[in-house]
Amino acid sequence: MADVARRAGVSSMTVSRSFKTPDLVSAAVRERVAEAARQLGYVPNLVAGNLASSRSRMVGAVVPTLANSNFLGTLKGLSDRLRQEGYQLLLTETGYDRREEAAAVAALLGRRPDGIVLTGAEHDPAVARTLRGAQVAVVETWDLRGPFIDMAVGFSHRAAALALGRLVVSRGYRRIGYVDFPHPQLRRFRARRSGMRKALDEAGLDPSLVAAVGDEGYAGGRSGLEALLARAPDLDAVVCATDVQAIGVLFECARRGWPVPERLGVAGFGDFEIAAEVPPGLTTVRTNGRGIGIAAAELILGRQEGGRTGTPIVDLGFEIVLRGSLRDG
Amino acid sequence: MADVARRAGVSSMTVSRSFKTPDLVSAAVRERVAEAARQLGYVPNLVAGNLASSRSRMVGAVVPTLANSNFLGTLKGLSDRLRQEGYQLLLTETGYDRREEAAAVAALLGRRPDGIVLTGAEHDPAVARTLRGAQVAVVETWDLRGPFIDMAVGFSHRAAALALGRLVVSRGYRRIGYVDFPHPQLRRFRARRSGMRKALDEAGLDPSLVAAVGDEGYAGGRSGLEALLARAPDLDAVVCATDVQAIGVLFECARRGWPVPERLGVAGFGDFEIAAEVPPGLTTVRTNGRGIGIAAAELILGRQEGGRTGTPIVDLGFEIVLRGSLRDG
DNA sequence: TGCTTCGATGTTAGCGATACCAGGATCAAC
DNA sequence: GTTGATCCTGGTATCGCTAACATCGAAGCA
Repeated sequence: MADVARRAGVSSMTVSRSFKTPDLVSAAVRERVAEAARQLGYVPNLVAGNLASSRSRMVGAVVPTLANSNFLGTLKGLSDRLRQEGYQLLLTETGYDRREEAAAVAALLGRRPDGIVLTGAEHDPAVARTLRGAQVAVVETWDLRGPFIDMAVGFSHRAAALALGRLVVSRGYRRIGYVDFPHPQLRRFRARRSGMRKALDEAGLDPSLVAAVGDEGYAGGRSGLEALLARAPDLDAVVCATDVQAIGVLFECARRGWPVPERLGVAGFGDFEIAAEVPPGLTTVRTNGRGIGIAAAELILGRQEGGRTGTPIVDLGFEIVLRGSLRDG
Repeated sequence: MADVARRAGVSSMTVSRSFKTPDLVSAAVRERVAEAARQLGYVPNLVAGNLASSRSRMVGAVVPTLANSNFLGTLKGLSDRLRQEGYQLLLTETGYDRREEAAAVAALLGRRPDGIVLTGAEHDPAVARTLRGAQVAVVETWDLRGPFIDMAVGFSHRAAALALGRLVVSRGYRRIGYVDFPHPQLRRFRARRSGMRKALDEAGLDPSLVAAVGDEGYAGGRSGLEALLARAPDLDAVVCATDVQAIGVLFECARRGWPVPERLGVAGFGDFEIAAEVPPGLTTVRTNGRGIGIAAAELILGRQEGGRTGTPIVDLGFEIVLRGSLRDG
């Protein structure tokens, strides 16, 4: 930077200003500085800048896994919105492991990010304590059950499952099974199951047809379907905890030559891209993952101006998407 | 840090050492420092450390899009391997936009990462120049056609498509169409098409049945199939530039009631998770995206020790995966 | 003309760590 | 007892930038 200053015949402070706050510098000087910088191939060192200003313009994102299209939308929304403001994303994957998450958060904190976005898992109390003490904006996403460390964006998984369950019931299905993914650290799956159960209870239907599978992928749907059929051969609909499982069920039906929705109604959760494409179309809950990411970015950006405090909790809601995998009325 | 030092009754230099190089500090002192740090909730400021040591233990990753499961595997491999060594990932998405990519690289460089991984796109000459001048380890991934900025990991898309094409021919298909995704910045799709063409030429088959679609998703497969059928109603096989397109073709066949592989053979590229699950199973090219990420990490880590220079180019190869979407011999 | 006001630039002092060089114990060997 | 090697610890000078304040000339205004 000193070299640029010398070459442009100004002080280094002016160089700094002409990059960070160009409108405080006269046009002529700004031009000379830009020219000198170009000639020297100068790239401002943000590390030094961060240290001096104690603002990093970085946001840490902690996700359990990248394999899940769910979180991808959120990550994308977050990244897009942050990039618009010149922020960058520091990404860490934890693999649903609490120990890893704690380590990841500690490592992130060392870089003094301006915010941290936690996605889709329950946290170790130690993590919560560390974060609370760290004076950093924290947004928890997807789940909307507190208590929260700081801020949160998401929607009610229970309400969504309830609405979906009611829809299935209203279409005349009576022997409805549920394929669950009971991961101990993912309370949103508990919430979905609870909503589903309520819908069945309301309708006076048997709520006990639940298959707990350890796989949120296609294979989980297949094995869940098999388990349910073993207990209730007259099963007429299956709701799955995730779209991917539901697609797995659809594939298994295709393999068996079972027509959907006539022999079996199917519904999922998430509205992944494939839900609209797979024949006959998967009825599901659309969850605005991207919106969650954008909202999380807004919350963090809002904190930067030293502005609002308090604990914003944003509920982005959901939407039921009707497709061919459920029969009409 | 000074507080920790005072509380532990040592100099700040010793505190620094007991975090960075614990074996240079006596056990007693290390213990006291750790205790003091715990009591004070001290988290070392890596920003300051980076500035002083001019090593950041961060790696920048530039991907065109997160929507593509291709790159996810690479990102995951990269992130996993780097995390093992205590490195963190700075993620930027560019949306296949060269301008964005240039901006992203410049912004990344400002943070002085120890390495940069570029994924799956051609680069602006200005970007290449900037990177070359920046004294940073650069790895380009997926494509293996030079010239490279620095290092590269990938495989030959042409060889893979050629092998796949030969397989389709060997199974007795004669009217073979290709669904292409001719993105101007993605030369790997050109390479795939060229390999395919060679396979057909070799066999004396008509290589002109190519549908260029502007969508690498399911809809691209569907519309590609329709375009091919319009030109060749006797089409008996379709190879797609990506698995997702191929799945789109399979779905369209299901919709039409066409049996696969009897009425139509189908093959894709990528071996995404769904390829194994969709009935009757998609024959495709497995590409070890995760391995690419891991190898990229290794290359960057190798550079850190001031070790090897030169230009390692790593070819990870590919594998043809046979599934039910092609008939036997 | 003399005063304030304001916009553009310069000066100084850190930000919180590490690199590098010294210094003081301790210990084995002669 | 002296020497030299080894181990641990401390002092000092940066790393490259920005916050905060100081400065200075050119307007603006009575």
